[in-house]
Amino acid sequence: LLCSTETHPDANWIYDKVREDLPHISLGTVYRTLSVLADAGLIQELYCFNAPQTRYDGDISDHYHVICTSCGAIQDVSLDISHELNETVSAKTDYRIDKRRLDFYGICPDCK
Amino acid sequence: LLCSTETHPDANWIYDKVREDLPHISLGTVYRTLSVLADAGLIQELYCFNAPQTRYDGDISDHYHVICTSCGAIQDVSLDISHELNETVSAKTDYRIDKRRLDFYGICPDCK
DNA sequence: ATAGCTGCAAACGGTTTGCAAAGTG
DNA sequence: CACTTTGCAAACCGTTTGCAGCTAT
Repeated sequence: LLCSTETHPDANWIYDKVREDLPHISLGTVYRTLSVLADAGLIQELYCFNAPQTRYDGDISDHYHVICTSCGAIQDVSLDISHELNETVSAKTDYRIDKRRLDFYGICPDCK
Repeated sequence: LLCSTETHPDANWIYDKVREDLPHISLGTVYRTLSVLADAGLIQELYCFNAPQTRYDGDISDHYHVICTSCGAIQDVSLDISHELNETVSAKTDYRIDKRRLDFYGICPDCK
């Protein structure tokens, strides 16, 4: 379901959709399953500034997000940013860098 | 207090520190004050992957963060990343971009 | 006097969890 | 028959809020 949607939905949206096929599934099971998938690296959890809910992304390829601070829409952007940036940061801070995250916040075309 | 610390603390840490001077202040007031400061653009709220609490940063200059996924430490990194990136994203997505956020996740020297 | 702040405690809401029942092989 | 998964509802916990009293002007 997650891989076939581009809206980066939250747990409740997923719960509603899944119930169309599995009417008796519980929200707890949805959270447990999402957590298993995320631990396995098959999906991504996205936390955003402007909303308390976790959003989920079935696309685990290297890409970034543009988030509308008005309606909460999240859209993918692919940008060519050197992986060397991680090494630069690692050299500057002495941290071992495992991943990075780059988000852009603004107003989407519809909300403009 | 926030401007004089580099640890990017959460609300409870701030609450404890402030109570050393103002023993009767409530946690609600701390949250309300942080919210006012953030709305005024004088401090920054930081949400992280690995912990549920909001962290706060008194440094509002353009800089990025390295976050230890083991102990939760947050450290500043300054990197020279072109502001034009925002325009590139804006052109690609048709969003109006107001701000961006870049975080690096990894393991800090102490936890290594 | 009047407007805004504050402490307090209760409410809120997204997420997690304990447990008994159901499923699996 | 042991092991895992599930639904359900309650618990959790960081944060917000309603309200009565306090503060400041």
